[in-house]
Amino acid sequence: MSEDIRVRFAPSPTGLLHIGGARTAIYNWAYAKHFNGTFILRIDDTDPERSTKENTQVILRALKWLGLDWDEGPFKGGPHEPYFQTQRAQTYQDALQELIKRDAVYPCFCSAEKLAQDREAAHERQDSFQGYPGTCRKLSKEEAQAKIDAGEPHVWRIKVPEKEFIEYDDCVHGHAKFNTKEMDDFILIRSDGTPTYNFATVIDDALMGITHIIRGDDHISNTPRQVMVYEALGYPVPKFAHLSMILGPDGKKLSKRHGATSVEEYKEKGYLPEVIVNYLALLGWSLDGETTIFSKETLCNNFDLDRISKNPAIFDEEKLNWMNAEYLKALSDEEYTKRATMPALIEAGLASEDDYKNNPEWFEKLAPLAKPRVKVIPEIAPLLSFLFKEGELEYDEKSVQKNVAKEGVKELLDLATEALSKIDADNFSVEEIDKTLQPIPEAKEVSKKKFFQPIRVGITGSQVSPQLSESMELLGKETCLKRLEDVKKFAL
RNA sequence: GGCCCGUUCGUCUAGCGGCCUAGGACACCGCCCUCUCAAGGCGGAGAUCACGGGUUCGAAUCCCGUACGGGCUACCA
Repeated sequence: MSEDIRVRFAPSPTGLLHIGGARTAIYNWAYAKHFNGTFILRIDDTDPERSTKENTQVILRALKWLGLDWDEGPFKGGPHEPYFQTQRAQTYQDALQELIKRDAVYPCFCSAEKLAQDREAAHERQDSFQGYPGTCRKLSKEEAQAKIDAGEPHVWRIKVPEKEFIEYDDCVHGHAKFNTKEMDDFILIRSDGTPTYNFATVIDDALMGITHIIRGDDHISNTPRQVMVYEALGYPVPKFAHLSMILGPDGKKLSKRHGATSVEEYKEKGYLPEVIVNYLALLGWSLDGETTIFSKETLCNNFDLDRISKNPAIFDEEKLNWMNAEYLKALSDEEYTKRATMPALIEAGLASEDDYKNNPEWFEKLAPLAKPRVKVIPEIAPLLSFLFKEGELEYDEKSVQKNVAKEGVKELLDLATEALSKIDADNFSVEEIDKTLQPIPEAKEVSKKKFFQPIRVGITGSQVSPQLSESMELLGKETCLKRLEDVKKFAL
Protein backbone atom coordinates (compact mmCIF):
# COMPACT_ATOMS: atom_id res chain seq x y z
CA MET A 1 0.00 0.00 0.00
CA SER A 2 1.52 3.24 -1.13
CA GLU A 3 1.00 6.62 0.48
CA ASP A 4 -2.55 7.87 0.63
CA ILE A 5 -3.35 10.08 -2.27
CA ARG A 6 -4.64 13.54 -1.52
CA VAL A 7 -5.59 15.85 -4.35
CA ARG A 8 -7.33 19.14 -4.51
CA PHE A 9 -9.30 21.43 -6.76
CA ALA A 10 -8.66 25.04 -5.87
CA PRO A 11 -10.69 27.44 -7.98
CA SER A 12 -10.51 31.19 -7.68
CA PRO A 13 -14.04 32.50 -7.39
CA THR A 14 -13.47 35.17 -9.99
CA GLY A 15 -16.14 33.88 -12.34
CA LEU A 16 -18.31 30.90 -13.14
CA LEU A 17 -16.95 27.36 -13.26
CA HIS A 18 -15.16 27.35 -16.57
CA ILE A 19 -15.08 24.27 -18.78
CA GLY A 20 -11.35 23.99 -18.28
CA GLY A 21 -11.71 24.23 -14.53
CA ALA A 22 -14.43 21.60 -14.61
CA ARG A 23 -12.13 19.19 -16.38
CA THR A 24 -9.42 19.84 -13.83
CA ALA A 25 -11.93 19.11 -11.09
CA ILE A 26 -13.06 15.92 -12.82
CA TYR A 27 -9.52 14.63 -13.13
CA ASN A 28 -8.73 15.38 -9.50
CA TRP A 29 -11.93 13.79 -8.37
CA ALA A 30 -11.55 10.69 -10.53
CA TYR A 31 -7.95 10.26 -9.48
CA ALA A 32 -8.90 10.36 -5.82
CA LYS A 33 -11.74 7.93 -6.38
CA HIS A 34 -9.62 5.48 -8.31
CA PHE A 35 -6.98 5.22 -5.62
CA ASN A 36 -9.20 5.57 -2.64
CA GLY A 37 -7.69 8.94 -1.93
CA THR A 38 -9.10 12.19 -0.68
CA PHE A 39 -10.49 14.93 -2.87
CA ILE A 40 -10.24 18.33 -1.30
CA LEU A 41 -11.97 21.49 -2.40
CA ARG A 42 -10.33 24.74 -1.49
CA ILE A 43 -11.35 28.22 -2.49
CA ASP A 44 -8.37 30.29 -3.55
CA ASP A 45 -9.89 33.70 -3.04
CA THR A 46 -6.75 35.68 -2.35
CA ASP A 47 -7.55 38.13 -5.10
CA PRO A 48 -9.86 40.53 -3.27
CA GLU A 49 -10.57 42.54 -6.40
CA ARG A 50 -12.19 39.77 -8.35
CA SER A 51 -13.35 37.15 -5.86
CA THR A 52 -16.98 37.13 -4.80
CA LYS A 53 -19.24 35.10 -2.55
CA GLU A 54 -21.71 34.64 -5.37
CA ASN A 55 -19.11 33.09 -7.61
CA THR A 56 -18.15 30.72 -4.83
CA GLN A 57 -21.75 29.60 -4.51
CA VAL A 58 -22.12 29.15 -8.23
CA ILE A 59 -18.95 27.08 -8.45
CA LEU A 60 -19.98 24.88 -5.56
CA ARG A 61 -23.38 24.36 -7.12
CA ALA A 62 -21.84 23.48 -10.46
CA LEU A 63 -19.53 20.91 -8.87
CA LYS A 64 -22.46 19.32 -7.09
CA TRP A 65 -24.47 19.27 -10.28
CA LEU A 66 -21.64 17.41 -11.97
CA GLY A 67 -21.64 14.98 -9.08
CA LEU A 68 -18.10 15.78 -7.99
CA ASP A 69 -18.41 15.38 -4.26
CA TRP A 70 -15.47 16.52 -2.19
CA ASP A 71 -14.24 14.79 0.93
CA GLU A 72 -12.94 17.93 2.58
CA GLY A 73 -13.85 21.51 1.89
CA PRO A 74 -16.50 24.19 2.26
CA PHE A 75 -19.70 23.04 4.01
CA LYS A 76 -18.14 19.67 4.52
CA GLY A 77 -15.33 20.49 6.88
CA GLY A 78 -12.25 18.42 7.42
CA PRO A 79 -9.07 18.33 9.43
CA HIS A 80 -7.59 21.36 7.71
CA GLU A 81 -10.29 23.97 8.07
CA PRO A 82 -10.86 26.62 6.98
CA TYR A 83 -10.88 25.92 3.24
CA PHE A 84 -11.04 29.53 2.14
CA GLN A 85 -7.68 31.18 1.73
CA THR A 86 -8.92 34.52 2.94
CA GLN A 87 -9.58 32.86 6.27
CA ARG A 88 -6.09 31.46 6.55
CA ALA A 89 -4.13 34.69 6.97
CA GLN A 90 -2.52 33.53 10.19
CA THR A 91 -1.28 30.37 8.54
CA TYR A 92 0.61 32.38 5.95
CA GLN A 93 2.02 34.71 8.58
CA ASP A 94 3.28 31.71 10.51
CA ALA A 95 4.88 30.35 7.40
CA LEU A 96 6.53 33.70 6.77
CA GLN A 97 7.95 33.75 10.29
CA GLU A 98 9.35 30.30 9.75
CA LEU A 99 10.96 31.44 6.52
CA ILE A 100 12.46 34.46 8.27
CA LYS A 101 13.86 32.18 10.92
CA ARG A 102 15.40 30.04 8.21
CA ASP A 103 16.84 33.11 6.50
CA ALA A 104 15.09 32.15 3.29
CA VAL A 105 13.36 35.46 2.73
CA TYR A 106 14.08 39.16 2.96
CA PRO A 107 12.05 42.35 2.98
CA CYS A 108 12.07 44.45 -0.16
CA PHE A 109 11.41 48.15 -0.10
CA CYS A 110 11.49 48.84 -3.80
CA SER A 111 8.52 50.87 -4.97
CA ALA A 112 6.28 49.73 -7.75
CA GLU A 113 7.62 52.57 -9.88
CA LYS A 114 11.21 51.56 -9.27
CA LEU A 115 10.40 47.98 -10.24
CA ALA A 116 8.63 49.07 -13.37
CA GLN A 117 11.63 51.20 -14.33
CA ASP A 118 14.06 48.35 -13.77
CA ARG A 119 11.92 46.08 -15.82
CA GLU A 120 11.60 48.61 -18.58
CA ALA A 121 15.34 49.14 -18.68
CA ALA A 122 16.06 45.42 -18.78
CA HIS A 123 13.59 45.07 -21.60
CA GLU A 124 15.25 47.91 -23.56
CA ARG A 125 18.62 46.31 -23.17
CA GLN A 126 17.05 42.98 -24.17
CA ASP A 127 18.71 41.40 -21.18
CA SER A 128 18.30 37.67 -20.97
CA PHE A 129 17.29 38.15 -17.34
CA GLN A 130 14.39 40.46 -16.80
CA GLY A 131 13.29 39.54 -13.31
CA TYR A 132 13.81 41.36 -10.06
CA PRO A 133 17.51 42.30 -9.86
CA GLY A 134 17.76 41.54 -6.14
CA THR A 135 18.35 45.10 -5.03
CA CYS A 136 17.12 44.70 -1.48
CA ARG A 137 18.74 41.31 -1.00
CA LYS A 138 21.99 43.24 -0.64
CA LEU A 139 20.70 45.14 2.38
CA SER A 140 22.16 44.00 5.69
CA LYS A 141 19.79 42.61 8.30
CA GLU A 142 20.27 45.74 10.40
CA GLU A 143 19.53 48.10 7.52
CA ALA A 144 16.43 46.18 6.64
CA GLN A 145 15.21 46.06 10.21
CA ALA A 146 15.78 49.79 10.56
CA LYS A 147 13.63 50.45 7.52
CA ILE A 148 10.89 48.18 8.82
CA ASP A 149 11.01 49.91 12.18
CA ALA A 150 10.74 53.25 10.43
CA GLY A 151 7.50 52.01 8.94
CA GLU A 152 8.65 51.76 5.35
CA PRO A 153 6.23 49.72 3.22
CA HIS A 154 7.74 46.46 2.12
CA VAL A 155 7.03 43.09 0.62
CA TRP A 156 8.74 39.81 1.44
CA ARG A 157 10.71 38.04 -1.22
CA ILE A 158 12.09 34.54 -1.26
CA LYS A 159 15.81 34.01 -1.82
CA VAL A 160 16.45 31.91 -4.88
CA PRO A 161 18.67 29.13 -3.54
CA GLU A 162 22.35 28.74 -4.39
CA LYS A 163 21.95 25.37 -6.04
CA GLU A 164 21.92 25.23 -9.79
CA PHE A 165 18.66 23.47 -10.59
CA ILE A 166 15.14 23.17 -9.30
CA GLU A 167 13.61 19.85 -10.27
CA TYR A 168 10.30 18.10 -9.92
CA ASP A 169 8.32 15.26 -11.44
CA ASP A 170 5.42 15.87 -13.73
CA CYS A 171 3.19 12.87 -14.34
CA VAL A 172 2.21 14.19 -17.74
CA HIS A 173 5.37 15.84 -19.01
CA GLY A 174 7.99 13.84 -17.21
CA HIS A 175 10.90 15.11 -15.17
CA ALA A 176 11.34 18.88 -15.22
CA LYS A 177 14.49 20.82 -14.53
CA PHE A 178 14.85 24.58 -14.32
CA ASN A 179 18.00 26.61 -13.94
CA THR A 180 17.86 28.89 -10.90
CA LYS A 181 19.80 31.54 -12.81
CA GLU A 182 16.63 32.29 -14.71
CA MET A 183 14.55 32.81 -11.60
CA ASP A 184 14.20 35.90 -9.54
CA ASP A 185 13.41 36.51 -5.90
CA PHE A 186 9.67 36.68 -6.29
CA ILE A 187 7.20 38.12 -3.84
CA LEU A 188 5.64 35.92 -1.17
CA ILE A 189 3.89 38.53 0.95
CA ARG A 190 2.51 41.76 -0.47
CA SER A 191 2.97 45.12 1.22
CA ASP A 192 -0.53 44.80 2.66
CA GLY A 193 0.46 41.57 4.36
CA THR A 194 -1.54 39.24 2.14
CA PRO A 195 0.12 36.29 0.45
CA THR A 196 0.57 35.95 -3.28
CA TYR A 197 -0.79 32.95 -5.11
CA ASN A 198 2.59 31.26 -5.39
CA PHE A 199 2.97 31.42 -1.63
CA ALA A 200 -0.53 30.70 -0.37
CA THR A 201 -1.05 27.78 -2.65
CA VAL A 202 2.16 26.09 -1.56
CA ILE A 203 1.52 26.60 2.12
CA ASP A 204 -1.98 25.20 1.83
CA ASP A 205 -1.02 22.33 -0.39
CA ALA A 206 1.80 21.42 1.96
CA LEU A 207 -0.26 21.72 5.13
CA MET A 208 -3.19 19.88 3.62
CA GLY A 209 -0.86 17.07 2.65
CA ILE A 210 -1.56 17.26 -1.06
CA THR A 211 0.38 14.52 -2.83
CA HIS A 212 -0.51 15.25 -6.44
CA ILE A 213 -1.21 18.64 -7.89
CA ILE A 214 -3.34 18.28 -10.99
CA ARG A 215 -3.92 21.66 -12.64
CA GLY A 216 -3.69 23.66 -15.84
CA ASP A 217 -0.40 23.85 -17.67
CA ASP A 218 -0.44 27.62 -17.49
CA HIS A 219 1.14 26.93 -14.10
CA ILE A 220 4.15 25.09 -15.44
CA SER A 221 6.36 28.13 -15.24
CA ASN A 222 5.16 28.81 -11.71
CA THR A 223 6.03 25.34 -10.57
CA PRO A 224 9.78 25.78 -10.02
CA ARG A 225 9.02 28.89 -7.98
CA GLN A 226 6.61 26.92 -5.86
CA VAL A 227 9.07 24.09 -5.46
CA MET A 228 11.50 26.65 -4.06
CA VAL A 229 8.99 27.44 -1.33
CA TYR A 230 8.42 23.79 -0.46
CA GLU A 231 12.14 23.26 -0.19
CA ALA A 232 12.77 26.43 1.79
CA LEU A 233 10.27 25.21 4.34
CA GLY A 234 11.47 21.65 4.28
CA TYR A 235 8.19 20.24 3.02
CA PRO A 236 8.12 17.25 0.70
CA VAL A 237 7.56 18.31 -2.89
CA PRO A 238 4.40 16.77 -4.33
CA LYS A 239 4.07 15.29 -7.79
CA PHE A 240 2.53 17.45 -10.46
CA ALA A 241 0.30 16.79 -13.45
CA HIS A 242 -0.09 19.70 -15.80
CA LEU A 243 -3.08 19.64 -18.09
CA SER A 244 -3.14 21.24 -21.49
CA MET A 245 -5.58 23.93 -22.33
CA ILE A 246 -9.05 23.58 -23.80
CA LEU A 247 -9.44 25.75 -26.88
CA GLY A 248 -12.30 27.17 -28.91
CA PRO A 249 -13.16 26.01 -32.45
CA ASP A 250 -10.72 28.53 -33.90
CA GLY A 251 -7.87 27.05 -31.92
CA LYS A 252 -7.70 30.08 -29.67
CA LYS A 253 -8.32 30.15 -25.97
CA LEU A 254 -11.93 29.29 -25.20
CA SER A 255 -13.83 32.51 -24.55
CA LYS A 256 -17.32 33.94 -24.55
CA ARG A 257 -16.79 34.67 -28.17
CA HIS A 258 -17.21 30.94 -28.81
CA GLY A 259 -20.50 30.68 -26.99
CA ALA A 260 -20.91 28.88 -23.72
CA THR A 261 -17.77 28.49 -21.64
CA SER A 262 -19.09 27.61 -18.21
CA VAL A 263 -20.76 24.47 -16.94
CA GLU A 264 -23.68 26.57 -15.72
CA GLU A 265 -24.39 27.54 -19.30
CA TYR A 266 -24.30 23.95 -20.46
CA LYS A 267 -26.76 23.03 -17.77
CA GLU A 268 -29.06 25.77 -19.05
CA LYS A 269 -28.67 24.61 -22.60
CA GLY A 270 -30.00 21.18 -21.71
CA TYR A 271 -27.00 18.92 -21.31
CA LEU A 272 -26.94 16.12 -18.78
CA PRO A 273 -24.28 16.43 -16.09
CA GLU A 274 -22.98 12.92 -16.75
CA VAL A 275 -22.48 13.92 -20.39
CA ILE A 276 -20.40 16.92 -19.43
CA VAL A 277 -18.27 14.70 -17.22
CA ASN A 278 -17.87 12.04 -19.90
CA TYR A 279 -17.11 14.51 -22.66
CA LEU A 280 -14.70 16.61 -20.65
CA ALA A 281 -12.93 13.52 -19.36
CA LEU A 282 -12.25 12.61 -22.97
CA LEU A 283 -10.70 15.97 -23.73
CA GLY A 284 -7.15 15.08 -22.84
CA TRP A 285 -7.57 11.58 -21.54
CA SER A 286 -8.67 8.30 -23.05
CA LEU A 287 -9.90 5.07 -21.60
CA ASP A 288 -8.47 2.78 -24.25
CA GLY A 289 -8.59 4.74 -27.46
CA GLU A 290 -11.76 2.96 -28.52
CA THR A 291 -14.42 3.64 -25.94
CA THR A 292 -16.04 7.04 -26.01
CA ILE A 293 -19.06 6.53 -23.80
CA PHE A 294 -18.43 5.39 -20.27
CA SER A 295 -20.01 5.86 -16.88
CA LYS A 296 -18.55 7.79 -14.01
CA GLU A 297 -17.85 4.48 -12.33
CA THR A 298 -15.79 3.33 -15.27
CA LEU A 299 -14.01 6.66 -15.27
CA CYS A 300 -13.17 6.33 -11.60
CA ASN A 301 -12.08 2.74 -11.93
CA ASN A 302 -9.72 3.49 -14.77
CA PHE A 303 -8.56 7.07 -14.52
CA ASP A 304 -4.86 7.55 -14.18
CA LEU A 305 -2.36 10.27 -14.87
CA ASP A 306 -0.33 8.28 -17.36
CA ARG A 307 -2.96 8.46 -20.09
CA ILE A 308 -3.31 12.22 -20.07
CA SER A 309 -2.33 13.77 -23.36
CA LYS A 310 -0.02 16.72 -23.63
CA ASN A 311 -1.66 18.55 -26.50
CA PRO A 312 -4.28 21.21 -26.17
CA ALA A 313 -7.78 20.12 -27.20
CA ILE A 314 -10.42 21.97 -29.16
CA PHE A 315 -13.86 21.88 -27.61
CA ASP A 316 -16.21 20.34 -30.18
CA GLU A 317 -19.84 21.08 -29.46
CA GLU A 318 -21.01 18.74 -32.24
CA LYS A 319 -19.56 15.77 -30.46
CA LEU A 320 -20.98 16.98 -27.18
CA ASN A 321 -24.41 17.14 -28.83
CA TRP A 322 -24.06 13.63 -30.16
CA MET A 323 -23.04 12.35 -26.77
CA ASN A 324 -25.91 14.11 -25.04
CA ALA A 325 -28.33 12.49 -27.49
CA GLU A 326 -26.78 9.10 -26.79
CA TYR A 327 -27.19 9.48 -23.05
CA LEU A 328 -30.71 10.78 -23.43
CA LYS A 329 -31.70 7.83 -25.59
CA ALA A 330 -30.29 5.43 -23.04
CA LEU A 331 -32.53 6.71 -20.25
CA SER A 332 -35.62 4.69 -19.36
CA ASP A 333 -38.86 6.31 -20.42
CA GLU A 334 -39.59 7.16 -16.82
CA GLU A 335 -36.21 8.79 -16.25
CA TYR A 336 -36.44 10.53 -19.57
CA THR A 337 -39.77 11.99 -18.59
CA LYS A 338 -38.51 13.24 -15.26
CA ARG A 339 -35.19 14.57 -16.42
CA ALA A 340 -35.96 15.75 -19.93
CA THR A 341 -39.56 15.86 -21.07
CA MET A 342 -41.13 17.49 -18.03
CA PRO A 343 -38.43 20.10 -17.46
CA ALA A 344 -38.70 21.06 -21.12
CA LEU A 345 -42.50 21.20 -21.13
CA ILE A 346 -42.66 23.12 -17.89
CA GLU A 347 -40.05 25.58 -19.09
CA ALA A 348 -42.09 26.12 -22.24
CA GLY A 349 -45.29 26.52 -20.25
CA LEU A 350 -46.94 23.56 -21.93
CA ALA A 351 -47.49 21.40 -18.87
CA SER A 352 -47.08 21.40 -15.12
CA GLU A 353 -45.76 19.07 -12.48
CA ASP A 354 -49.37 18.32 -11.53
CA ASP A 355 -50.27 17.34 -15.06
CA TYR A 356 -47.57 14.74 -14.86
CA LYS A 357 -48.68 13.45 -11.48
CA ASN A 358 -52.22 13.11 -12.76
CA ASN A 359 -51.28 11.16 -15.82
CA PRO A 360 -47.74 9.78 -15.73
CA GLU A 361 -48.43 7.03 -18.28
CA TRP A 362 -49.49 9.53 -20.87
CA PHE A 363 -46.39 11.69 -20.39
CA GLU A 364 -44.09 8.71 -20.45
CA LYS A 365 -45.38 7.80 -23.87
CA LEU A 366 -43.81 11.00 -25.13
CA ALA A 367 -40.33 9.68 -24.47
CA PRO A 368 -40.10 7.29 -27.43
CA LEU A 369 -41.27 10.06 -29.72
CA ALA A 370 -38.67 12.53 -28.50
CA LYS A 371 -35.67 10.25 -27.97
CA PRO A 372 -34.49 9.74 -31.53
CA ARG A 373 -35.01 13.39 -32.40
CA VAL A 374 -33.57 15.30 -29.49
CA LYS A 375 -29.99 16.29 -28.77
CA VAL A 376 -30.56 18.81 -26.02
CA ILE A 377 -33.50 18.99 -23.66
CA PRO A 378 -35.09 22.26 -24.82
CA GLU A 379 -35.63 20.76 -28.27
CA ILE A 380 -38.39 18.63 -26.81
CA ALA A 381 -40.91 21.41 -26.38
CA PRO A 382 -41.22 22.62 -29.97
CA LEU A 383 -41.18 19.02 -31.14
CA LEU A 384 -44.19 18.04 -29.05
CA SER A 385 -46.02 21.33 -28.68
CA PHE A 386 -48.70 20.22 -31.14
CA LEU A 387 -49.90 17.76 -28.53
CA PHE A 388 -50.75 20.57 -26.16
CA LYS A 389 -52.49 23.07 -28.41
CA GLU A 390 -56.11 23.87 -27.72
CA GLY A 391 -58.39 24.82 -30.59
CA GLU A 392 -57.25 25.10 -34.16
CA LEU A 393 -53.60 24.57 -34.96
CA GLU A 394 -51.27 27.07 -36.51
CA TYR A 395 -50.24 25.40 -39.73
CA ASP A 396 -46.88 25.52 -41.37
CA GLU A 397 -47.71 27.18 -44.64
CA LYS A 398 -45.25 25.28 -46.76
CA SER A 399 -46.52 22.00 -45.36
CA VAL A 400 -50.08 22.87 -46.24
CA GLN A 401 -49.21 23.96 -49.78
CA LYS A 402 -47.09 20.96 -50.48
CA ASN A 403 -49.31 18.26 -48.99
CA VAL A 404 -52.87 19.39 -48.42
CA ALA A 405 -53.75 21.93 -51.08
CA LYS A 406 -53.82 19.31 -53.80
CA GLU A 407 -56.37 17.63 -55.95
CA GLY A 408 -57.94 14.56 -54.40
CA VAL A 409 -56.78 15.24 -50.88
CA LYS A 410 -60.24 16.18 -49.69
CA GLU A 411 -61.54 12.77 -50.59
CA LEU A 412 -58.67 11.03 -48.86
CA LEU A 413 -59.19 13.04 -45.69
CA ASP A 414 -62.85 12.20 -45.77
CA LEU A 415 -62.05 8.53 -46.06
CA ALA A 416 -59.66 8.75 -43.15
CA THR A 417 -62.15 10.63 -40.99
CA GLU A 418 -64.86 8.19 -41.76
CA ALA A 419 -62.72 5.18 -40.97
CA LEU A 420 -61.34 6.63 -37.77
CA SER A 421 -64.74 7.62 -36.49
CA LYS A 422 -65.62 3.94 -36.38
CA ILE A 423 -62.94 3.22 -33.79
CA ASP A 424 -64.21 3.12 -30.25
CA ALA A 425 -62.88 6.21 -28.40
CA ASP A 426 -61.64 4.04 -25.51
CA ASN A 427 -59.75 1.89 -27.94
CA PHE A 428 -58.09 4.63 -29.98
CA SER A 429 -54.69 2.98 -29.97
CA VAL A 430 -51.73 2.82 -32.31
CA GLU A 431 -52.72 -0.71 -33.31
CA GLU A 432 -56.31 0.21 -34.09
CA ILE A 433 -55.33 3.35 -35.94
CA ASP A 434 -52.80 1.49 -38.06
CA LYS A 435 -55.24 -1.32 -38.76
CA THR A 436 -57.82 1.22 -39.85
CA LEU A 437 -55.71 3.56 -41.94
CA GLN A 438 -53.12 1.23 -43.42
CA PRO A 439 -55.39 -0.41 -46.09
CA ILE A 440 -56.83 2.82 -47.46
CA PRO A 441 -54.00 4.05 -49.71
CA GLU A 442 -53.66 0.64 -51.24
CA ALA A 443 -57.34 0.37 -51.88
CA LYS A 444 -57.46 3.82 -53.45
CA GLU A 445 -54.24 3.19 -55.32
CA VAL A 446 -52.47 6.25 -54.01
CA SER A 447 -49.06 6.32 -52.41
CA LYS A 448 -48.80 6.10 -48.67
CA LYS A 449 -47.08 9.42 -48.77
CA LYS A 450 -49.91 11.11 -50.55
CA PHE A 451 -52.39 9.64 -48.10
CA PHE A 452 -50.55 10.11 -44.82
CA GLN A 453 -48.84 13.45 -45.27
CA PRO A 454 -52.09 15.47 -45.35
CA ILE A 455 -53.18 13.67 -42.20
CA ARG A 456 -49.87 14.47 -40.59
CA VAL A 457 -50.24 18.13 -41.41
CA GLY A 458 -53.76 18.07 -40.03
CA ILE A 459 -52.78 16.35 -36.82
CA THR A 460 -49.48 18.09 -36.13
CA GLY A 461 -49.60 21.25 -38.20
CA SER A 462 -46.47 20.31 -40.10
CA GLN A 463 -45.13 17.84 -42.62
CA VAL A 464 -42.31 17.09 -40.21
CA SER A 465 -43.32 15.42 -36.98
CA PRO A 466 -42.88 12.41 -34.72
CA GLN A 467 -44.64 9.15 -35.58
CA LEU A 468 -48.21 9.75 -36.74
CA SER A 469 -50.13 6.92 -35.12
CA GLU A 470 -48.45 7.42 -31.78
CA SER A 471 -49.23 11.10 -31.93
CA MET A 472 -52.85 10.36 -32.74
CA GLU A 473 -53.21 7.94 -29.89
CA LEU A 474 -51.79 10.54 -27.54
CA LEU A 475 -54.25 13.16 -28.76
CA GLY A 476 -57.28 10.93 -28.60
CA LYS A 477 -60.06 10.28 -31.03
CA GLU A 478 -62.03 13.44 -30.50
CA THR A 479 -59.13 15.82 -31.03
CA CYS A 480 -57.91 13.93 -34.04
CA LEU A 481 -61.25 14.05 -35.79
CA LYS A 482 -61.58 17.71 -34.95
CA ARG A 483 -58.15 18.49 -36.39
CA LEU A 484 -58.80 16.50 -39.55
CA GLU A 485 -61.98 18.47 -39.97
CA ASP A 486 -60.07 21.73 -39.49
CA VAL A 487 -57.50 20.98 -42.13
CA LYS A 488 -60.01 20.03 -44.78
CA LYS A 489 -60.57 23.66 -45.60
CA PHE A 490 -57.23 23.67 -47.41
CA ALA A 491 -57.85 20.45 -49.26
CA LEU A 492 -59.03 20.26 -52.85
C1' G B 1 14.39 39.37 -25.40
C1' G B 2 14.83 34.98 -21.95
C1' C B 3 12.89 30.40 -20.03
C1' C B 4 9.32 26.60 -20.62
C1' C B 5 5.49 23.59 -23.15
C1' G B 6 3.14 21.47 -27.38
C1' U B 7 2.68 19.57 -32.92
C1' U B 8 -0.97 11.87 -35.59
C1' C B 9 -7.51 12.38 -40.33
C1' G B 10 -11.59 18.99 -40.20
C1' U B 11 -12.20 17.71 -34.51
C1' C B 12 -11.24 14.37 -29.91
C1' U B 13 -7.82 10.61 -29.82
C1' A B 14 -5.06 5.18 -30.09
C1' G B 15 0.04 4.46 -30.78
C1' C B 16 5.09 4.37 -25.91
C1' G B 17 11.19 0.76 -32.16
C1' G B 18 9.06 -4.05 -35.95
C1' C B 19 1.67 -6.24 -34.94
C1' C B 20 0.91 0.74 -38.75
C1' U B 21 -0.13 -0.47 -46.36
C1' A B 22 -1.57 4.26 -38.80
C1' G B 23 -6.95 1.92 -35.19
C1' G B 24 -11.61 4.11 -32.85
C1' A B 25 -15.24 8.22 -32.16
C1' C B 26 -17.71 13.01 -33.89
C1' A B 27 -18.68 15.50 -38.33
C1' C B 28 -19.04 14.41 -43.72
C1' C B 29 -20.65 11.26 -48.16
C1' G B 30 -23.35 6.91 -50.23
C1' C B 31 -26.72 2.76 -49.79
C1' C B 32 -30.62 0.18 -46.98
C1' C B 33 -35.00 0.77 -43.86
C1' U B 34 -39.25 4.21 -44.30
C1' C B 35 -46.22 7.73 -44.62
C1' U B 36 -42.42 12.98 -42.85
C1' C B 37 -38.19 14.24 -39.88
C1' A B 38 -35.11 11.65 -37.11
C1' A B 39 -33.13 7.26 -35.18
C1' G B 40 -31.04 2.59 -36.79
C1' G B 41 -28.12 -0.91 -40.12
C1' C B 42 -24.24 -1.31 -43.81
C1' G B 43 -20.35 0.92 -46.56
C1' G B 44 -16.99 5.11 -48.09
C1' A B 45 -13.81 9.11 -48.25
C1' G B 46 -10.44 11.49 -44.98
C1' A B 47 -3.50 11.73 -41.67
C1' U B 48 3.11 12.10 -47.07
C1' C B 49 2.25 11.00 -38.29
C1' A B 50 4.43 19.93 -38.67
C1' C B 51 9.24 20.23 -41.45
C1' G B 52 14.63 18.94 -41.94
C1' G B 53 18.54 16.11 -40.32
C1' G B 54 20.46 12.07 -37.59
C1' U B 55 20.55 7.04 -34.45
C1' U B 56 18.94 2.01 -35.98
C1' C B 57 18.66 -3.82 -39.95
C1' G B 58 13.99 -1.08 -38.97
C1' A B 59 11.00 5.36 -36.37
C1' A B 60 4.64 8.23 -35.81
C1' U B 61 7.48 6.14 -31.78
C1' C B 62 14.64 7.78 -29.70
C1' C B 63 18.17 12.35 -30.45
C1' C B 64 19.22 17.31 -32.61
C1' G B 65 17.67 21.51 -35.25
C1' U B 66 13.76 24.64 -37.85
C1' A B 67 8.83 26.40 -38.30
C1' C B 68 4.24 27.29 -36.23
C1' G B 69 1.07 27.66 -31.85
C1' G B 70 0.84 28.45 -26.54
C1' G B 71 2.44 29.65 -21.44
C1' C B 72 5.44 32.33 -17.88
C1' U B 73 8.54 36.47 -17.26
C1' A B 74 2.69 40.93 -11.98
C1' C B 75 2.46 43.39 -4.88
C1' C B 76 -3.45 38.03 -10.92
C1' A B 77 -4.58 33.27 -10.10
